Amino acid sequence: MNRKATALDVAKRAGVSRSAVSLVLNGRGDGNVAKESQDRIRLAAQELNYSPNAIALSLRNQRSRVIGIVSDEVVVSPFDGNIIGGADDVARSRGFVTVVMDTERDAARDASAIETLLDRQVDGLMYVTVGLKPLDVPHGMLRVPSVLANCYDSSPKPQLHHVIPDEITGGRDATEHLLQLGHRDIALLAGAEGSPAAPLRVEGYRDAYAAAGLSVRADRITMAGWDIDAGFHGAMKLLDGVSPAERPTAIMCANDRLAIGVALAAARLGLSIPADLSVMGYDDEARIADTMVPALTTMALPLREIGRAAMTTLLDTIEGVSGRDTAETHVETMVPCRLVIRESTGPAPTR
Amino acid sequence: MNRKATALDVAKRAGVSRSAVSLVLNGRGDGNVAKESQDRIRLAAQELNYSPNAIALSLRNQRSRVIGIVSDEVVVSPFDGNIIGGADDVARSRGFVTVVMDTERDAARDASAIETLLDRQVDGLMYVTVGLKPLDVPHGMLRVPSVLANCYDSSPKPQLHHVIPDEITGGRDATEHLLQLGHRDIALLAGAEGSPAAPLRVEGYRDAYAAAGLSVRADRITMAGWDIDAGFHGAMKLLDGVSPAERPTAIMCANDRLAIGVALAAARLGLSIPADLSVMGYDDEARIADTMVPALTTMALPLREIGRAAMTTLLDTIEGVSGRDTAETHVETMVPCRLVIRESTGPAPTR
DNA sequence: TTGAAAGCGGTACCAG
DNA sequence: CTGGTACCGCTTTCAA
Repeated sequence: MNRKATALDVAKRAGVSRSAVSLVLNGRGDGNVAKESQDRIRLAAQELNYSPNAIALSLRNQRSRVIGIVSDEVVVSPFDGNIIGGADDVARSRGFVTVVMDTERDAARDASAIETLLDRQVDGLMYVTVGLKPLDVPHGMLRVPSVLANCYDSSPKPQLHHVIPDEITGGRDATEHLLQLGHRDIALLAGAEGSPAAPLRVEGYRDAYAAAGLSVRADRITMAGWDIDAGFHGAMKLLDGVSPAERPTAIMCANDRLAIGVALAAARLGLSIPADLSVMGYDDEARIADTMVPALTTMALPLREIGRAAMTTLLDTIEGVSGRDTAETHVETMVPCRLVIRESTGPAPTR
Repeated sequence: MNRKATALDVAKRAGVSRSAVSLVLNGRGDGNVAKESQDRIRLAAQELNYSPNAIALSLRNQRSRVIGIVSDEVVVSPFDGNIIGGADDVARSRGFVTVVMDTERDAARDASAIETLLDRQVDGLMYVTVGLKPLDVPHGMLRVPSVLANCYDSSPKPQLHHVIPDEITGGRDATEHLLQLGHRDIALLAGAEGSPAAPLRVEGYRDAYAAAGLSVRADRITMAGWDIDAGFHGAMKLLDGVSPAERPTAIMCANDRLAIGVALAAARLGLSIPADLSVMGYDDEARIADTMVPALTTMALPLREIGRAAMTTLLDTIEGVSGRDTAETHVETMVPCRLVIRESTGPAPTR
């Protein structure tokens, strides 16, 4: 556990001054330091396994090349971690590192996490949420370049750029997939009342119906919740004891977990998927949708893309790429969802 | 985005020197600084919203009160995030902050993540994995106090303390729960071959059988994998077309997702849970086990406890609490799993 | 081409 | 009780 080598150590060993070391190791040696001194310095640095002290660097330069990511609960929850994965990808490729702090849905911790990060000279901040939601933007985020991923500034005069999935189109495309398969009676298990994503997906569903010149039956839309049991009970209500002619031929779910519940209900009722009933999920949760039996057709949330896009705009503003007008006028980026067709959807049964 | 107030700003405003500010704000004012100067200083600090620059502090003190958490994939995967949640709980309660870096299962990124953290003067390091596994400990971890959570040093001469769940006891307790319900023919869907957790859970299962004076049927144990489809197909093999007398009366799964597959298969075969078949999960995944239909009896992984225990021993060694002999001699902490009884298990059917 | 010195924001020591 | 000063490790300017 002995101390790391400093620039001074390198200088001594190479028989030069600290400044020379700094110049050479930062590529500004040529024209300033003798060729052979340069070699000795580089050699010494290597032998001592020297790397500059990041803390001292930050103090000196007033910037750290680290981006702080704070999230409401993406670390502890099973969802949406890939937003951070995508963000980290682009950060690393541009020579930044990310550190994440999770506040476990405790808004009181937001401010302190951001303060901590700011105190450590992060060059930028990104806030990531589990699930699309409005955010009461912590004040500190306005002190450095910042961006919102999967959430948006809920204040009357939004200040921060945000990137979110295009839920309306997602809902529409999902519905259209079913429509194209000939389904005309598609029930929608639409998630929970409070969530911002839920009504958008419903809107997409309505749009698709309208575009097809069909009218939607109000009783086909249920705000069921987000979990397996909600899917199960919702499906039972739709299917149990109702004649084939009265049944919806497809159930579209607002997430994959609901779809599991639906599958459980269908199996219990002796209905086969997709022959008797098509089922769609939403999210494309890893190791859920792809491993379901039958494998679940679903609308994939573009998690990594959201993270990438958010980090890209953030770094662009930090590094002053192109015009700032881009950043000013374009405060929202919508990333399209992606239809993933697997085995749980098929042609509507003829009757 | 104007600069933050520094100690000098406070000093000027209070009409004293920087040193006085430092003393007062660190509680060493009494006996060194005049009462009324103290008041002026505190007032000025408050008015300027002063807080010391963490970077400068770290540079000066050679320590930062931050703990770096690096993980193979707990941020991006849906699993085990609560280990970090638990760790963070105790860190915060002891005045430390944690920052996490996820390397997305890319071992090459481990070293660089740790180097980054070390360069930023973290006072300690914790490595967390998704799922119990041996770890090729990155060299840098030996340069500061470090601990392993959910993984263990795979080298011949382990150096780091690790905390892991007690999988053998978990497997045994799960099996005993079923035995106590009168089951005598319990099939085990045992996870994947390669995982270290799988054989331990099997060992627990065997232990329980042995303790009950029963012998296990080799063909009742299948290394199925970890996902829904594996559970489904495993269950079909066990149940489809076999007479009630030949069927296992319970299926114990190595995780909750397998149990979903089993439930799907059972429903398809018209078997009711738990009347005809008891099903157990393992892990107690949030919003999976508790929302299954029927709600899943399972063996809960003590995620938060693991995180807490790991962080506690780490901070104890950093702060030099009690004897270091504890740290030296006791390189493993095992945390018990917790049986969670819900509705998917019941008395063995009489036949 | 080189090295000395200032300064980033603190803390702690030491004369006064 | 107080203010001046050295130092943490680095970069950058400036004079030699």
